[in-house]
Amino acid sequence: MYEDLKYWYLRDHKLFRTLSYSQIKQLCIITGFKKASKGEIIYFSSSDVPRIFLLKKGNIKIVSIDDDGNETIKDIIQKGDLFGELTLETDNKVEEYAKVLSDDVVICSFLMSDFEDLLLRNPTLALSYTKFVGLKMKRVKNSYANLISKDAKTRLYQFLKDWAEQEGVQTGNTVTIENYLTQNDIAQIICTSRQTAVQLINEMEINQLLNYNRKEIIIPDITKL
Amino acid sequence: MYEDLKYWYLRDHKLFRTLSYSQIKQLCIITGFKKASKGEIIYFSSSDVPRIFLLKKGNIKIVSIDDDGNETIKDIIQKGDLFGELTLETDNKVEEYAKVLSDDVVICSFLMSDFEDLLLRNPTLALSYTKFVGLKMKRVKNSYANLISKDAKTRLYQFLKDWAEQEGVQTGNTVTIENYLTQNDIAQIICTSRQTAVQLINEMEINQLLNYNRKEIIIPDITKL
DNA sequence: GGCTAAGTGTAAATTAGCCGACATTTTGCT
DNA sequence: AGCAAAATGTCGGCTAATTTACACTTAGCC
Repeated sequence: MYEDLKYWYLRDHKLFRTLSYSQIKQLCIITGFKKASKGEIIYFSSSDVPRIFLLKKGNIKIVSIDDDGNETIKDIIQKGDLFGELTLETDNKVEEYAKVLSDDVVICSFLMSDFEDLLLRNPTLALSYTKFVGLKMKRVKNSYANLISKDAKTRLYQFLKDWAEQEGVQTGNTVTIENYLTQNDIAQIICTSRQTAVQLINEMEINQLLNYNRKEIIIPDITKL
Repeated sequence: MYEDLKYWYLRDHKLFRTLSYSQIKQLCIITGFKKASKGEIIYFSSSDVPRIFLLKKGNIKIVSIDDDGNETIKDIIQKGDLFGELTLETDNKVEEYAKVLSDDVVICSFLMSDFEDLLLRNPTLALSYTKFVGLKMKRVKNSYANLISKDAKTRLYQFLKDWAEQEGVQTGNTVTIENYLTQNDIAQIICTSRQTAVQLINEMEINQLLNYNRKEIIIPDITKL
């Protein structure tokens, strides 16, 4: 029964849908079934054996600290996303941690070595996985290209559009997004100062493009963004 | 004899070193053995069948043009690098082309579909390739992180350090780099205006950190960067 | 309920670096 | 050799956005 549960947890991810029950069982040394609640910090780099994680519920942000002590948001992980050492290479240079944004999260994980074994035995999965990593890379490239060539305003608009598309609930042209980010988070994601972000958000509210509060963000007409 | 040549061209790349002769022969529909000289522009996206390319000799830059008509340098490809649709996903949205920087280049290519078949039959290669793509992603992330959090000066220094490490010839603490980039190229790579880049380079020359000309860049003491 | 910390709002001073404009130098071509 | 085009060098004005600084509001906790 417990085994079955683990099976389904993985099966849920589109990457693993092609695998048979027995193939997934191979991976099912899903040792960690972790639950955590808002604000908690989860260390996963350099901690112990290299793992790949799957976020089953909630939202977390991946934060890294550079040499000067500056916090940078590396990634926002949403329900269903894989994270951790996706490149299958451990590097313990970078100090990263995850912070829980939503009320609670469920994370499961498996060992990188187990995953590698599985890839070796399932070329089709290996190919899918390569494409998956490739897609991630493409996304990263794209978002960075935005960061570099556009100004803060455009970046905010783009970010909101992306967020709305990924997680927003649309009724007509109105999109409602559950807001689990602070303005500071948003500022960091679009790489600007908090103050600039606030100014832009308020400006959007004045122009009736947005309805912002701590719980949710309502975009009255997504086509106007 | 001709077949053998192709074989060695691929064999040279560390990714393919584990493969046997017959395995590589599978890939050896290396249709394109392209030669080109300085300034030439090579289109490879959207052109015909999706391919993966291997630069055997010389240097090229990958340039993309965005909606506003702005040129952006996406990547600098050096001898031995793979490029093209490394993610194994064709997207014909982006308009990209390659421009030859060195006096002459030799490029060979193989079909993406052939490569996929090979990956499916060689799990070990598939795993290596996945790690290879992962490493690429890590590099991309790193360089972008630099672009965003540091100022133009730091970015230039970092770029020079990286370049020196990759291609420089070191004698003692002195590093000499063959300079196949224009100042405009450098400016674009570190994401600043040409004018700012020039100012910084000249400033470095005054401080004796650098010796710049169109043919080569000499860094008298790499540890001082 | 009241206190503290985190989050939000606003404004002014300061600055990095973009942009336009132009002069000079070098390269490649016929 | 001579010309055009590309590459390099230099200068201020301009502006977006960071920084500093402070007041207000909300959330969470004892």
